[in-house]
Amino acid sequence: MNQSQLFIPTLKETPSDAQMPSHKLMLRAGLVRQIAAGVFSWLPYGYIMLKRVQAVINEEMNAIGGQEFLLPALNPKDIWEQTNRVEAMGDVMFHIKNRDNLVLAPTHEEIIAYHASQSIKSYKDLPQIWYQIQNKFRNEPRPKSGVMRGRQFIMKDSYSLDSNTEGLDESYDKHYSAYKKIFDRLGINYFVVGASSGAMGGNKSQEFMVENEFGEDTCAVNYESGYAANIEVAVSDIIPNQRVEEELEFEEFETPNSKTIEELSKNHNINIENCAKSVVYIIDSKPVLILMRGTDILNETKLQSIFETNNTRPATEEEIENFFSAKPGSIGPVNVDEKVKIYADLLIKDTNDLVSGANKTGYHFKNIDLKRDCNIEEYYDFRTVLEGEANIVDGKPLKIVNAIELGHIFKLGTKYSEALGAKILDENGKEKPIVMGSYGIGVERALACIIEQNYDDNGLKWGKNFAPFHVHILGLSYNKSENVKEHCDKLKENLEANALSVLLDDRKERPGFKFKDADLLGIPLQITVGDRGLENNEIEIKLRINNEKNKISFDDAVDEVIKYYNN
RNA sequence: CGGGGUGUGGCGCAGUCCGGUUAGCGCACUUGGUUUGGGACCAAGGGGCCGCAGGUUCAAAUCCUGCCACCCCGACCA
Repeated sequence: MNQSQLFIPTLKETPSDAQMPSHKLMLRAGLVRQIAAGVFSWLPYGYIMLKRVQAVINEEMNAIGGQEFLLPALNPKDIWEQTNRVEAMGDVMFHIKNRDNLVLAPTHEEIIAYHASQSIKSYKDLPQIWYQIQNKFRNEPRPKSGVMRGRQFIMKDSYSLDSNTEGLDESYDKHYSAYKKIFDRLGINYFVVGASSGAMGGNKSQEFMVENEFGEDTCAVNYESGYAANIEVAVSDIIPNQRVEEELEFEEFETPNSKTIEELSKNHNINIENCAKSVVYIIDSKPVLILMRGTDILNETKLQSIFETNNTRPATEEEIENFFSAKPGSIGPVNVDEKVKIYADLLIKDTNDLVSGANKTGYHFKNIDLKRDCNIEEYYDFRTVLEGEANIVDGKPLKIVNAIELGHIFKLGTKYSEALGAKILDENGKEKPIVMGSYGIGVERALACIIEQNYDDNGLKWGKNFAPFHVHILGLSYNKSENVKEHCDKLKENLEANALSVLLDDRKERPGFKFKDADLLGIPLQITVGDRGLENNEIEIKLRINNEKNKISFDDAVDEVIKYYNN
């Protein structure tokens, strides 16, 4: 390919809207252009790379028996109503104004289940893995970071259909290993975390994560031990408070200047781990007191999965004063109105030496015995793990990192097949719903992650297993020097004869301009052909990965390139 | 949806507070010339309903009102 014929509008300056390195570089290197918030056009150079990613995904999906579909983005709303997801999706789903019975599909469980319901009738038809690479539409409240979070984006979504949960386990494992192969081949550093299934339904799910400061998820990881979990479900190895032998009556003491746990601990010389804090939440409109170690932070996602609802919020100061007749800072688990249910964190289970608010402004109790003095409904893990805490595998410290969710695999179960009547007859002639799994990869996200992990100040750095072209030939004075032109054309021809793809910079540009553009485009090997070198029959070969330059004989060029790519 | 910010040629910006030459600068673009191994120089050019609508005024990029778009933080995120 001659560069003069390829539309790659590179930018010298970074558009001011971009924050994330991959976003800046995608714009600068002419991969994408933004059309609206969360909506992008893929330009030729970017689309080449996007198709590379898709090809890897296709190969690995086909390798586990996946069959590629192309499902419509326009969906009958009726199908979505059968699973109650028009309501569940709410504002996330795009609706069509002048054709009210259609919606834009944000995902395709329904359509898959619909096709299965029509055509899959027997356990003998299963298992099936159906997938597609196609546009998804989600009315994101706030698109951001370029293609990382868009309103229209390309997703590889696959769905497994099995006759029982054992089959689902197998299909799930196949996807797990296929995903690992895909991300390995793409050269992405990632980790896998157990995740919360959220409103998707189903029981098991894992996310493929990429550590990145701009990531929207938070994870607790220790790479050496292999422990990694979304902060929403992460746990750590912490010694719980123990019951003390001596059983003391709880007693009230005055704490006028201790509104926070730190003040309480300091002013009254109390071990901070014995100071319990009372967090009041309104869960499904009912007040709940969560008692936990004073320094711990309540994890709202854990709270929501424990109570199986998304309808949670912190109580207002006014509500707290209503329920406890005391100001926040002085409330506690003793003598609580019976309308308020009390739950406590596992770390303080059954302890008897806690200090907590007395439900009387400016007073606390000490020697609280949770078994004796309080009416604890149940103990759960409510806390958010913190940086440096011991991981549960080998006790080494956890790191808290931001991460990008690249892929997500779910064991769905029968929610969608039941709703849409996708049923089979099993070996005994008994009717059963198909057991489904659902698996996604953000294709553009994957490309952005590759860029996030492979760039420098001058531009992109594609890995050699994953490059838009194998070689970038920079023909200096290509348009002026017949000698340069001949050598460039010959080299290109020889490389292409060896199945190596070539981008030849044949443009009427000055050398410096071509060098800068080449670094920006990031093709792994740059070969500079100029009159100066050709005097000695030499060309210069540069590895973009480390920017090392070497002069070699023109005649060795093809062999050098082959050697590089075979290595 | 709440908070903050920004809209001026393809890109990056100044000018707006305090209204008043013909709306400016750098990059990019066109033409000519000189150049040519890390984003050249000189000269001459082209390109703007200053986000949109309304208002105030003799006069609006600039002041007022409303709207729209984009970015950031938060909420939300199968």
